[in-house]
Amino acid sequence: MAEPHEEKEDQAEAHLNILRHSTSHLMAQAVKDLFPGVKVAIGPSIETGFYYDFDYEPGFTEDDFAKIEARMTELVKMDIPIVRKMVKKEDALEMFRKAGEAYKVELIEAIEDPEVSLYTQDNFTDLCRGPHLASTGQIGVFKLLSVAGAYWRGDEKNKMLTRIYGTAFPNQDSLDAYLKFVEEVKKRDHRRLGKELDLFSVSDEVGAGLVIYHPNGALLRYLLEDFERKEHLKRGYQFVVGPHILKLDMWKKSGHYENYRDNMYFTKIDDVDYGIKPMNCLSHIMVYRSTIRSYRDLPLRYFELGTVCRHEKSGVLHGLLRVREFTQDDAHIFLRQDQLHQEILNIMEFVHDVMEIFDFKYEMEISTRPDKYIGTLEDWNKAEQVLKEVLDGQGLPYDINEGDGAFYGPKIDIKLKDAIGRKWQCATIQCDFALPERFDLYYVDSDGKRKRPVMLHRVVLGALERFIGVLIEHYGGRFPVWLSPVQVIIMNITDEQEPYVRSMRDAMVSEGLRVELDTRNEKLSLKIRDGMVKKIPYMVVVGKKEMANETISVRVRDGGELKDIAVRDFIERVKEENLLRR
RNA sequence: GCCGAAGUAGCUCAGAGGUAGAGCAGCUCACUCGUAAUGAGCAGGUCGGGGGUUCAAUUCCCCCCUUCGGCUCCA
Repeated sequence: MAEPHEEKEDQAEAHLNILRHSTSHLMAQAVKDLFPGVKVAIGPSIETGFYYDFDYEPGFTEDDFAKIEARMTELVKMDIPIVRKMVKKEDALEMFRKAGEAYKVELIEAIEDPEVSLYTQDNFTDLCRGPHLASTGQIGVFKLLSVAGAYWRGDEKNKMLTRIYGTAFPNQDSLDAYLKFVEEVKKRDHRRLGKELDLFSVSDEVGAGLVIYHPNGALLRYLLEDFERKEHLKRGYQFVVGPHILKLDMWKKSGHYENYRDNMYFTKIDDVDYGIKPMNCLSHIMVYRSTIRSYRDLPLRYFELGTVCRHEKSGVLHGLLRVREFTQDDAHIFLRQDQLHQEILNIMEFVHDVMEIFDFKYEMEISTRPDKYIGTLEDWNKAEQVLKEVLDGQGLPYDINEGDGAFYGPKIDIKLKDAIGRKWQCATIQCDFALPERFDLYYVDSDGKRKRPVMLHRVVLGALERFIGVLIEHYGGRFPVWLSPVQVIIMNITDEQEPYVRSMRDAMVSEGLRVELDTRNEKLSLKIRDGMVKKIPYMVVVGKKEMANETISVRVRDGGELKDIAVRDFIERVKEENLLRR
C-alpha cells in the first residue's frame, strides 16, 4: 500500500501527465492549422514534457516555434472543449483513411478492441486512449524545446518523421524551476567540466570517439585503476593481460565474426587477417586452456583492465559516455554449475560495496532467453533460475526484461543512479554457455570425467571512460578527496613565504598527498577564486603568521575553515581520507 | 547510419560579399597584497577542410570532417 503522501504525489504526477498529453494534442492542432498537409503520428507525455511526431515534407525548424506557440496560445484562449467519443473500429478507420492519416490507420489496425476512443477539440480529432483535460483553457504554461528526427515506430527501417519536443507545467513558477534545473544539469555536463577542469579532450585530428586524457584526467583514471586492482586482488581475482589484435580465425571460432563483425575493426599482417578486440574474453579463454584444469581449481577469476575498440555509429558518440576505444574492468570467471549461485552472489556483493563507496544507488534487471539463442534449454532455465534466486535471496527488487539476454546466456544489468537521479548502465553480469562449448573448455571432475565449465563475463565499473564521465556529473566535478587529482593547493600571501611553502609542498608530496602550489604574485582572493573554480578540496593559506607558528589556515572547498592547524595534523587528516576513500 | 542545428583567438562569444572584434586566459611591467577576479601595456586568427560562383568569399552554393539535440544501437 502506498503511503498517503505518496498517493498525493502520484496524483500530482498523473495530473501533470494529463496536462502534458493535452498540450501535445494542442500542439498537433496548432501545427495542423498552420501547416496544411502535415500528417500526425504519435504524441505522448514523457518525463520531461511531451512530444509529437509529424510527417511533413519540408520538416520543421526551431524558427517555426514562435508561430506554433502563438497559435497554441490562441487555442488556449478559445477554451475549446476536449470531447471523448467511443466509435467502432471500422468507422474510425474510415474516418482517418479519408483524412489521409496513414499513421493513425496503422495504429488502429493494430488495436484488437472493437471500439476505439477519439478525442476531438474543434477541427482536430485524434486517436487516443486519454485521459485528457476537459478543455484547452485548462492547459497551463508550455514551451517548445527542440526538433529531432525520429523513426516511425522507433524502427530505423521506417520513414523518419519530425519530432517536436516541448514541456508544460501548471504554472510559470514550475516551468521556470524546471528550466533552471536544466541549466544546473548543463553545468554538470562532463564534457563542459572535462574542459573546465582540464581532464580530457577529444580531437577531430585524432579521430571521433577517441579520448585523450590530460594530466588530471589521467591521474583520476589512475586512481580508479589502482582502486580496481586492489579490490580485485582482495576478492580472489588474478591479473591477466592479452593482446589487442588476435587472428581473425579466433573471432570466427568464437562467433564474434558472425555476430559482431559490424562493430569490429580489422587489419592484415604479412597477409594474415587479424581483428582488433572488441571484447577481452578470448585471451582469458586461452589462459584457461593453457593447461589441464581440475574441479578443485575452480572458480578461476581472470581480471584485466582490457582496452577494446568498437565501431560505434558516428551519431551515437557522446563525450566519455559513448566512445570507440575504451577500457573495461573486465573479468571472466570459469566455474562449475554448482558454484554459479555463490559466485554471482560474490559479484553482487562486490558491486554493492563499490556502489556504496561512490555513493550511487542502483537498480537491477534480469534479461532472459531471446528467441535466437544457443545452448540447451535446460542450461538456460537453470541459469535464469540462479540469477533470480540470488536477487531474491538479497531481498532486492529487480525488473525482468523478457527475451533481452545475450544470445549466449542470460544476464543481470545494474543501472546506477547518480546524484540527480539519472540512470546509467555500468555493471553487468552475463552467463555464457557458448564460448566454453566453442573452445571446448573442460575441467576434470571428481569422478575423473571431463566436464564443461560455465563462464561468467562481468564488469563492475563497466568502461572506465563511461564511469569517469558519470562520476564527473555525479559529483559535479567536486570529487571526494581520495579521487581528487589535486587535493591541496598551497598559497602564499607574499614573496616572503615562497621558499617556506615550497618545502611544505615537498613534505606533503612525500607523504603521498597530491599538492599544487600557487606562488603567483597575486592577491589571495584571486588565488582562492582560482582554487574554487578548479574545485580543489583544500586551499592552504600561508602568511606571515602561519610561517611563524608553523601552522596553516585551510579553506575547505565544501564549506568551513581549519584555522591555524598544525601541518602534521593536516597531512594525517588527508592521509586518512585517502585510506577511507572519502 | 538517419533527421535537424552549429563550427570565428587557448576558452566563451559578437560580426559582415571588400581579406576580422570583445571578455577571460597568456606574456611584460607596476603593486607585496589575508579567503571568489589590482591596474596598465603587448601579443594572439589560412573565420573546421576541400571544391565552385564572383573583380573580390570567412560571408553565397556543393561535398567532406567534427560537435550539439534527437532516433536507432550500446560499456
